[in-house]
Formats: sequence, C-alpha cells, structure tokens
Amino acid sequence: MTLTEENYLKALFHLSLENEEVSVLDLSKSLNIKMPTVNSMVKKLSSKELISYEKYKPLTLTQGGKRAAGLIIRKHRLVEMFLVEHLGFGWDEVHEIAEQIEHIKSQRFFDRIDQLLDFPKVDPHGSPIPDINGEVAIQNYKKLEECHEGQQATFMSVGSSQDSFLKLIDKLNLKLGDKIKVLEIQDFDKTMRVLVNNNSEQTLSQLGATKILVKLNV
Amino acid sequence: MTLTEENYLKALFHLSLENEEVSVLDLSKSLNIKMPTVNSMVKKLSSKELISYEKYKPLTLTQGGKRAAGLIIRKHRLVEMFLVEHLGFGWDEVHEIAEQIEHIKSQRFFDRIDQLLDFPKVDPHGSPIPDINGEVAIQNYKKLEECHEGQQATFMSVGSSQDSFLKLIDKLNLKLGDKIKVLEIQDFDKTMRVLVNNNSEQTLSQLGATKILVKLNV
DNA sequence: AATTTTTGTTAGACTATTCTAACATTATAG
DNA sequence: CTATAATGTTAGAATAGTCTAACAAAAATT
Repeated sequence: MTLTEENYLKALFHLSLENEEVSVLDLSKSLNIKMPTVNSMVKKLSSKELISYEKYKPLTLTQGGKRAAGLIIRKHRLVEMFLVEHLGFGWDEVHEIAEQIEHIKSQRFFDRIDQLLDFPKVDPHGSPIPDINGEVAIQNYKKLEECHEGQQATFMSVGSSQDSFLKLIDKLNLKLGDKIKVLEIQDFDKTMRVLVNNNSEQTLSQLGATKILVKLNV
Repeated sequence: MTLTEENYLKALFHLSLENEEVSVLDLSKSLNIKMPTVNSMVKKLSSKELISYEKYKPLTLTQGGKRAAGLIIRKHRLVEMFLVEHLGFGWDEVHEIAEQIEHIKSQRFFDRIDQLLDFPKVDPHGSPIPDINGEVAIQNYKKLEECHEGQQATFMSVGSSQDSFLKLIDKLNLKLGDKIKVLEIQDFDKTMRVLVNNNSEQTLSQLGATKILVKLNV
C-alpha cells in the first residue's frame, strides 16, 4: 500500500468516527485534495476492497479497510507517544512528525517503540491507540461543556489536536488526568469558570469546553 | 527536494568517495535504476545546480549538492545510531529503517536525536557522521588486509554494511574498538589468523580482512 | 413540481518517476 | 586505425497522483 492510499484510509476512518455518513466532499475537504482526484482514488481503493463504493452513495470502509486504517493510526499514535515520552517533544509538536513516520515500513520498528513505552493504551492527547489488529477501543467521554455547575470530572482526552488549542491547554496549565470542578457557567455565553486540581482557577470559552473530554467523577 | 532526488545525491556522494570518476552507469547500478532514467534525473539535478553535468563526462556534485548529500547522510547515520543505542536494534538491522527515516522533514527531530546521543561523531558502523553543514571528516583507516604479521591494530570501522558481513563480524564476536593482532597470514590465500583483545583467536578470509578498517597501534 | 444549489462524476491534461527501444559517442582491442 | 564493445543519450510510453473544465445527479428551496 502506498503512502497516499494510507492517507486516504486514515482520513476516511477518522471521518467515519465523527459523522454518520461520509461523502466524497468530506474526504476531499479533509485531505485538501480536489473531488475528482478523491473520486478516482476511492474507486481504486474500492477495487482493492478497502472501501465500499457505489456511485452517489456515502463512503464506508470494508473490514479490511478498517483494519488497515486502524493499524496506521496505531503507528501514528505510538510514534506520538514516543516523541513525547522519549524525545521530549511537546504534544503540540508531534502530529506532523508522526504523520511522516507512521508510513515507515518496518514492523519491528513499531514493535520496539511499543515495548519501550510499555504498551501504552492512549497517545499524548488521550486518544486510544488501536491494538495489533487495528481495533480501537471506544471511549465515551463527555465534553466538559455538557457538565453542570458543581460537577467534578477528570480530564481524559482532547477533542482537537489543533496547535492553537493544545497551546491554550498548556497555557492554562491543564494536563491529562487533572481534576476539573465546574464552578460557574455564564448564562450569556456559556463561559466556564473551573477549578483545576483544587488549586488553580481558570476560565474556558464554550468552544474550548467542547474540546475538553472528561470522565465524570463518581 | 524530493525523496528521489535525495537518493540520487546520496548515491553520487558515496560513489564519489569510492571512485575517482563516477559515470552514469555507476549511478545506475548503485540505484538499481536504468540509465536513461538516471540520465534525465541527472539533468534535472544539474538544472538545480546540485550536480555538474556535461554530456559524456563523469558526474560530480556541486558544492550545494555535496552539502545536501552530506546532510542526508548525517540524518541517516544519526538515525542508525539512535536505533542501535536507544531502540536496541542490531547494527545489521538499522540500514533499511534509517533509509526511510532520513527523509523525514523536521529539523527538530534530528536535532533531538543528535542531542540525546550526545552529538556522536560516528555511526554504529564506525562511519563518520557529517556535521551540521554536511561536512564529513575524512577517516584514513587501513584495511586489516594490509597489515603484516605481528602488527596490532584497533578495529575502527567497517568497509561494508552488507548484512551478511555484519552478521559474520557479530559471529566472530568482533566489536568496534577491539584490539586485533595479526598472528599469521596464509601465503596461499591470504587468510588471516588474528587474536582479538588478547583472548580469542579468529580466522578471516582475505575478503573479510578487506572490509575491516583499523588504526595501527603505536 | 420546477428551479437552483450542492455534490458527484467523467474526460482529459500535467508532473514526477520509471521503463524500453533505438541511436550516438567514446573506449578498447585487435 | 578501424571494428567492436561499452557507455551514454534521445524519444516515446507507462503509472501514480494530481488538477481543471464540463457535465450529471441528488438535495434543497421556492
């Protein structure tokens, strides 16, 4: 499988998680590649039985396609974890590098990394690392935005890997695993005042609160 | 610069070190790419002022080409070192992986590796790692083959990264830095009997002795 | 239901890298 | 010093991945 094909599968995989149905246009936007190109690539991947394709119908991955995509995402997330844990990169710097290293052809390379990291289950952003069969554990975390005043939760994962968002989280001194207590929600714009680890008070916009994924405490 | 272009430059760089003059055919053989393809690529790289090209003349790298090639080789060797030192790979396993990772676009990535390795000067095979300007320190080691009976030398580098050769060196329990004393050279076929670190006796074919690069002791 | 907008598809062209076949030049060997 | 061999070049085709322009279908709107 080529690097390009891998990128198409990965994108479709991600889009399928976020949306009920995925269109050629969705894939086109997500890859920043024009629709006709996507159309022909989809046909090619369909002929390889990685994507199920029927004219004018939404796109879906076949079993094989899901597995292949899962394995690429596994490599990506293992590499991200490795870059953070062993090379001292910040979580806002690793995506682009992992995007390239994920395509390396060497099972042993990724196995070593996995082993060195002691078989991690999540990447630096809290996203689950698919297993050796490409299966992803489903995480059903709540958006902090959906929490009510007085509730306490644990910061488990981020809903966006956008650089600016990750930098904001860093600036707020928030880390995965932190306890977050919702102190107050502004009626007007849903801005949240929260208490982090019972010691630092921070303010979050509604948009920000949407991208902070939490597990409610007790 | 594309991955392909980088590979042409790297190959030409290596060939230029080994031979007085490098022909299109040499490059073609070394890359396993047919001559007409090489010919057109050489023209392209010539137009980018990375290779000096005149019809029917030997190929040479320009200053810029040398620098570019040196920087790629730097990345390659840093990665090899990293794979051996931090990921526990054998020196016979790292070439192919480094061949892929060397093309990663991220200065910071290689800088980190360099730093983590404490700025190594040689790779796991004893080959010099070019500096940040792509300059390679010239090593003038002797081939063990050229040594005489009774001479003592230190194993500094290998003259081949062929898998089978590296595996042989491993089997003989030879490591870079080992002291090698030439005990006897067979007149008939130049087979060498040597003493390693004053304790283990080994036999080397002439071909093998050609690929073992040493520094004479005192 | 008819029209417009959005989305999807087809056709054909372009670039990068590769190839084969044919031809040209240089080097080598009588 | 010519004939042959080796090396180098040109021309033209193939594949992968991309694009634009034009057309087609489906969805949304009036």
